[in-house]
Amino acid sequence: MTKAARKSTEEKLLLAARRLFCQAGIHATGISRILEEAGVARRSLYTHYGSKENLLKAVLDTEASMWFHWFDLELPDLKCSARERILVLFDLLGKWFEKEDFFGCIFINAVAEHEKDSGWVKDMAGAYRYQIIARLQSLVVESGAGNADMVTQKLGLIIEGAIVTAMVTQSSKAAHIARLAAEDILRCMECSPSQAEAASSATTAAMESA
Amino acid sequence: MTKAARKSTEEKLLLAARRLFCQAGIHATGISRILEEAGVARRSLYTHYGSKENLLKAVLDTEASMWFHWFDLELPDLKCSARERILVLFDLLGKWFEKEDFFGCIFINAVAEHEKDSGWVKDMAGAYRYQIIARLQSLVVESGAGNADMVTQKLGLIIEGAIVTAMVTQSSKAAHIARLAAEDILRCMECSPSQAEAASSATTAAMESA
DNA sequence: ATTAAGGTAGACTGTTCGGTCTACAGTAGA
DNA sequence: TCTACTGTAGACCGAACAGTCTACCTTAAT
Repeated sequence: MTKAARKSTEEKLLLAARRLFCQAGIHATGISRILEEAGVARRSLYTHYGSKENLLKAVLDTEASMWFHWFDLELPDLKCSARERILVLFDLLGKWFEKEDFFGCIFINAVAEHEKDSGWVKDMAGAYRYQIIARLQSLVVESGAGNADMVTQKLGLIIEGAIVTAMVTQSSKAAHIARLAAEDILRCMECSPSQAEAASSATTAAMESA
Repeated sequence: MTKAARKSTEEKLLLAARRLFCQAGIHATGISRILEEAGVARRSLYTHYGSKENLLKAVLDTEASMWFHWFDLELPDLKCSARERILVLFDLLGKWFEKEDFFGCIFINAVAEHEKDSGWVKDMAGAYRYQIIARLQSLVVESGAGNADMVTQKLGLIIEGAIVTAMVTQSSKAAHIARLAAEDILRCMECSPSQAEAASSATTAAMESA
């Protein structure tokens, strides 16, 4: 902390764990590999975190904090309309996808490889998602949407789709596609706030034979 | 196969493995648990599949076949417009999400917990996704879209988002939201086939500070 | 100078896992 | 009836894993 600001042991472990958990999977990543990548002794991990599970919790906590920090402090800094700030979200997604160490969202990945009926992973991911959606909704409300709740959910779904698509295809194109889709959503919201509901029931009867 | 049509050993293993891999994760599911659930002897698994990895491959193959079968044979059966068939897709998604044994898409989950730079899991998931997108695209083309490729990618992204959202939230609401979002996409496609591209560059400059 | 904190190195442990092996039972066709 | 096939039951093996322990080093405050 004096002048070189060398990474602390905790930071080194957190960074290595985050990368390996995302790149190779959580269960597939052994403690030894994390230690090797972090350049940290075995004992240090257990004095700081106590277990692999606690390390994962710390990684998820850190990830959530980073996103909330960005959402609450950095995004409001650029003074533009709420609609523009929503779209900037997708450009940020693109920058994230372009990073060489992008391997999907660790929350989604963690849920995917843990028990889905119960457990703290599911709970943490749910809480994280709730908070992200809440922040997204305040942007949507600020942009003056009538049916803000539905628009928010559509946008949230597109964001999640973009993250997973980018993970599977290993390409950042998904962010661009997502942004265009979001623009469609916002355009429909402006033109016809309640028309969407009316048009949705016409074709529902066709699904009976499936 | 005579009249009781009892499940074969392979089927029992495939079903148990599919459910457990999805519900609890692939790495977190031990061989013994699969055998217990399937009611099958340990040796039978290895005579039929040789390894856990091969069993996973078989599960993925089966899953892909089921989707392709549905897409190629059942969907064309209901004689309605291509646009309506696209929307029926989302109703089917809803029925899938409502099942008590829905725990996400096994392809997405498998990618999430395996190496993301290389490996057969990534390859299989990529091939599967490619074939699904191709079928989706033929529907979009049939519906008369000008920029069919972009519309297809938007819809594919929404489908993936719905699947992941349904997995994380353990709710089938995502299918309904996805359908409404898809209707927005299709409406924008009809009204202004090329307008979307023009409007997308206006706010791109705002992201420099991120 | 001494002490205490926090680090490294790496041997060690108990458990669990994927996978193999032996022994045996039911069944159906030659 | 013999044989071949397909299955069960479960002991067993080696490897890998998460986690513990001992011994030692460095650094900074007392």
